[in-house]
Amino acid sequence: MPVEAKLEATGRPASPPLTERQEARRRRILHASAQLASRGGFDAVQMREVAESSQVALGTLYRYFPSKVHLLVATMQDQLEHMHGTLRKKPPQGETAAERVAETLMRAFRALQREPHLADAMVRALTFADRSVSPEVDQVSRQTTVIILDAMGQENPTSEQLSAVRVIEHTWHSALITWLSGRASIAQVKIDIETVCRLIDLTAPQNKP
Amino acid sequence: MPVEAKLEATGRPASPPLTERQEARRRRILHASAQLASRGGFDAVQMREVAESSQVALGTLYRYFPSKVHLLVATMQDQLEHMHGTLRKKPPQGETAAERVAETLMRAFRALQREPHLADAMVRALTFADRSVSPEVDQVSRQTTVIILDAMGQENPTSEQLSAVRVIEHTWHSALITWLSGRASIAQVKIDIETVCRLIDLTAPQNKP
DNA sequence: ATCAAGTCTGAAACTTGTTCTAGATTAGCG
DNA sequence: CGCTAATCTAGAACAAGTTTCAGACTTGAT
Repeated sequence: MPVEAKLEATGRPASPPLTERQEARRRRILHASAQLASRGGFDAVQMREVAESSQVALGTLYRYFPSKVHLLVATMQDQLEHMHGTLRKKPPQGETAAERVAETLMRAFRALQREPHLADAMVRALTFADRSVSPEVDQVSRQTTVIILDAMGQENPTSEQLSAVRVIEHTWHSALITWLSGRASIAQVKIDIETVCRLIDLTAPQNKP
Repeated sequence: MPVEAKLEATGRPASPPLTERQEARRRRILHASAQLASRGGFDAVQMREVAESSQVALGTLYRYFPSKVHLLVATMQDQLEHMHGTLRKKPPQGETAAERVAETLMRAFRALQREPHLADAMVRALTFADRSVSPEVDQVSRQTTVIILDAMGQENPTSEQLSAVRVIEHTWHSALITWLSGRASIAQVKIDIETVCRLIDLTAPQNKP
């Protein structure tokens, strides 16, 4: 295994290891970002304000996160790690894999509901991201996949199931957006999530070995 | 029925009817928008350039389309109308509703592939749109729904089927984004579309009466 | 044809993301 | 400690979306 490919536990590439002060700066920036986002969503996260709140020069902010979208996607990675930890503690109770996944996603959904502006900022950044942010967005996607597979309780998913999981992720993001922009109710999101989760049972090789 | 609620054939609200010159301006603007988008995607659609290309003052451009996102979403409405017309001419051949829908979407997908920059601009605008663009985004969504229902050949869909259609739309948008940002191959998009389309048969009350 | 109201133009100004620069600070090393 | 390279800071500068405004032009009604 080539040394360059090593990853930290977080799955982020471990390029140059940060000093303590740098790690602290990075945390301050992410914290400021999340805080501003919680207040007013995507637009409220203004780079100058983030820099000021986190006691860092604008140029430094851009050295850590090369664009506003990078910053917000990193913020999302951060929040996702939190959420994965929280979800892990109380595994879903459903009988079927579909039920468990739907339950997990709705739980995540309710968590986002508590900070709708933050959710707005993160999701808008995620879908607005262009090619230059692909690695980071991909990382978020992988993290989401892990959460879903966890809920399924599936160790070795078939490629069919992986496709179903991707579709569920698509639906999850897109449904989130329609809710955030006020075009769908929570009830509707719930129905759509439950609908798409049926795909899981449909693609299961057998219900339980 | 209140007069104010009247809609044109296009489904757009018929607020104040435009004069001929105004209609011409509007077309010039949309044309310039599509042309610039085809060249370089979202970033290449610069409001000053659109104004110049369409021989209209910047202020006028903003009177017609209150933001860049509004403009691009309107551009998408325009293109969708085209596409619906084109698709109508050659109805899909599949046996099942699921096959027909998948075929239609993949056909639309290949059309977008021919102008990837334009697709990029439109889709990014669509998902980046905030509440202030909801009516227009909703209109795009309705138009997409009509295309899918057309492909299904379903006159009176059940609410279950409508949910399946919404999930398909979610998947369609989101898959498009992952493809546009280089995170998924066309083959993968095809698989995902086919996967999600299975939901249609799953939710069909009976295959054919 | 004329007038009032509404529309269009051109240009400047403002906002916020992003880049650049010169000098101060810090980290790692001999 | 003292050096060097890398990093950080403050602030100016630039780019593109958006707003504003005074004056010219159109439109519709009388």
